[in-house]
Amino acid sequence: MKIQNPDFWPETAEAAIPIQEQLKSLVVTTDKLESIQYVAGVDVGFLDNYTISQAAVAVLSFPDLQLQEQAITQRPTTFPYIPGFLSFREVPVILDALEKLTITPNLIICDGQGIAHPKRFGLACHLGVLINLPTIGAAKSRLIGTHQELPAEKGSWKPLIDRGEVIGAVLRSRTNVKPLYVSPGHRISLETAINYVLQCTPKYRLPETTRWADYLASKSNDNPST
DNA sequence: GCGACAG
DNA sequence: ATCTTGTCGC
Repeated sequence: MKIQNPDFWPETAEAAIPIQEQLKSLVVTTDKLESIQYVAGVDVGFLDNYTISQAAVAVLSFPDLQLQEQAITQRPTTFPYIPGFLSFREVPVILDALEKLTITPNLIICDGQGIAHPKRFGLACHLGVLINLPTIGAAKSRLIGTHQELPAEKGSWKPLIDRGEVIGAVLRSRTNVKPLYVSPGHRISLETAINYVLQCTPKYRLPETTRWADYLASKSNDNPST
């Protein structure tokens, strides 16, 4: 898919702040999606002592969740890990990978937060706004927010609250297993995001999209074929 | 000032 | 994120 990766990426939090403030106003948290035929998962890993960032994208058919296409790219790591600024570290290489796709997904599930972020501009929002596609933030752990106790059964969820605002949901994707932190990234509502995450999680804790991306990002090095 | 802190 | 084998529990 055609993507225009910004020609300037900040390398410090100080330089990233104005960009965050400018782009967060473009985030849409209402449903603006097409019928979903393809869902993609993205994940970033690191090589050579974190000096190289590697992104993997997996496109699955929906709702049957069968792998349709994959792409992997690498580029030098230029931004440190700073809570609240993860997108500036991972989005550049993710855009490189998305550019290699021949299929344009209708929805992307990200490994990180959406609006469940101190500035309401997590990784999923940043990516969604730059490519103008619906995105969901499905993180494995919490960045900010509080919530009530969550029942152990799959499908149960509680709103994630920060400063009196609902910023996402803590979702039990599998019975008796640690929950997922789901929040809108771009062009999707929280309710719809929860619904799609559950539909992409038929068996394990993580969505099939994320599991495929994780798998590809790690093993593709010595076994490019399988 | 202290503690928390996506990946 | 990443380094890494087996092991306990549903």
